[in-house]
Amino acid sequence: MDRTDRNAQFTRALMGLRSLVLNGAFAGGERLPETNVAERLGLSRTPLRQAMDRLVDEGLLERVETGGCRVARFSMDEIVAAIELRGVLEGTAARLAAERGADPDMLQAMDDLLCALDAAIDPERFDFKTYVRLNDAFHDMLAEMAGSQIVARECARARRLPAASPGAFLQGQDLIPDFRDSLRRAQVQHRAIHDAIRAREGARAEALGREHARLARTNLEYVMTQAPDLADRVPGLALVET
Amino acid sequence: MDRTDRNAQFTRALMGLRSLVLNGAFAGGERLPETNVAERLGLSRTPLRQAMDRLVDEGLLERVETGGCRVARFSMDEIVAAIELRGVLEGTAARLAAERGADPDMLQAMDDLLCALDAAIDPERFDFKTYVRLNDAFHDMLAEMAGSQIVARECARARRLPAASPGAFLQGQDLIPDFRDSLRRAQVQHRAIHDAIRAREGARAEALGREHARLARTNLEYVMTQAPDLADRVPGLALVET
DNA sequence: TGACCGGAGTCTGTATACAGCGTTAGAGTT
DNA sequence: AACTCTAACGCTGTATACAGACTCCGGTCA
Repeated sequence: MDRTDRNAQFTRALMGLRSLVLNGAFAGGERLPETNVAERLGLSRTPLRQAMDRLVDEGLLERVETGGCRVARFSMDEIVAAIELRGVLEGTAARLAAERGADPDMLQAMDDLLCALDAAIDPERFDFKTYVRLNDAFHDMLAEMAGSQIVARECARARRLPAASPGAFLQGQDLIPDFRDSLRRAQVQHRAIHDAIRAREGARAEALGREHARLARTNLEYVMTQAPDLADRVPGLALVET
Repeated sequence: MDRTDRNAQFTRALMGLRSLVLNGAFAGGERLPETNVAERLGLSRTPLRQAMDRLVDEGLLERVETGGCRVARFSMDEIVAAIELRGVLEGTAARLAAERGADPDMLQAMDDLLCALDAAIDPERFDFKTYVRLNDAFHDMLAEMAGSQIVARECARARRLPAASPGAFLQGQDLIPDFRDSLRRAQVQHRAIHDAIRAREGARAEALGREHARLARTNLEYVMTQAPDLADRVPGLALVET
């Protein structure tokens, strides 16, 4: 039996509330009355409170001195910092993998993934969901390649930071044409990271990991300056105070 | 009213359980029956479960597929990775502080702290608790100096990783004579980090932040190879599988 | 003798009850 | 009309009740 199945109510609360918050169902800074939200999600306060604790931990909600939670608000600087942090952590994972020497099977698996990604970004038969799934898988694998559960966990956490996920600017929408080029650049970096790890070039692997996250920052700046109308469609960007 | 005061039971559960686990009250891998532990701590299951969720998040406990939690076990490699991670994050905080330019008041406050630390490590009137408090304060301040709540939060989290805290090899015991020298080296690094931030030398600040965490690794290796009898006195080290 | 089955007991996940604090609306006063 | 005080309501933190799942032990059958 899956954990997801075991505590089904908690999972439902977590997914549901996160989705509500990220999609801007509540205004930034708005208080979240537990009874109210629990009823809205169709479950009791117990699993909801669990989910809220978790979202506080993820930084999406924040505790109020007087009790309860409210939706967090982020400055643009915080979003940039979150992206930077993801880059630092993924860069570290890449460096550690390179330094210690990655498992050959894993390197092969990553190579397979890269080939699949090559196919996925082919403009002819571009499939959006497939790309996001493969891209996530790549980042998962990169985090695991350091050979440390703790490193993997912290990388995963960084990806959950608001608007810091590699797919934040892709998720839940069709491909924005302006981002097509970014996909190709990302793929070049993916391959470079893979090569650096295989060649055990730690410093290069780390630098590439950091730079790779900067793509998200580029996309962020593009959206904010060039296409602010897209901001609503990027999960979490609704919480950014302008 | 303080949050600590408001949810007193939860705080008590968190502190109490963390302390129990870190001090090896349970064997690594041992299952934690909620009813049992709740009774032992003198509170109900509700705040205890909250605390357990949190400790799972911190990595001290792990979920069991069939339900409930057990005490996590760490390989030495994981402890090393946790320390490395703290170094990477604190290094990043230092770099960001240097790059963006730290608040002069904060730099001054850190300088004051450094002077206090100078006094604290004076062998004549060495006060153990004071040193640990000031050292923690320094790391807090460093994390905050990046000017990002997210960065500060992740640094704080890294310090809670098992045996990765700067004071892990000092806490809850008198000064181990062999570590006295390490305190002086730490202080030299503290000052160097401060200088690098003030001079806006980002790369140097980052490198120093990383190297500073390595002190913990040195201490770890010292304890494990030279003085394994001390291992019991270092919180969390009881959970390391040999 | 060993393996399989069943049932009692234990434990978890979830819902709900309860008490205390915060907040707000409304009446009364200036 | 504005301000104050109070009382009622709402909300949170905590405890507890409950139902289903798992565990473990003993018994039975091959």
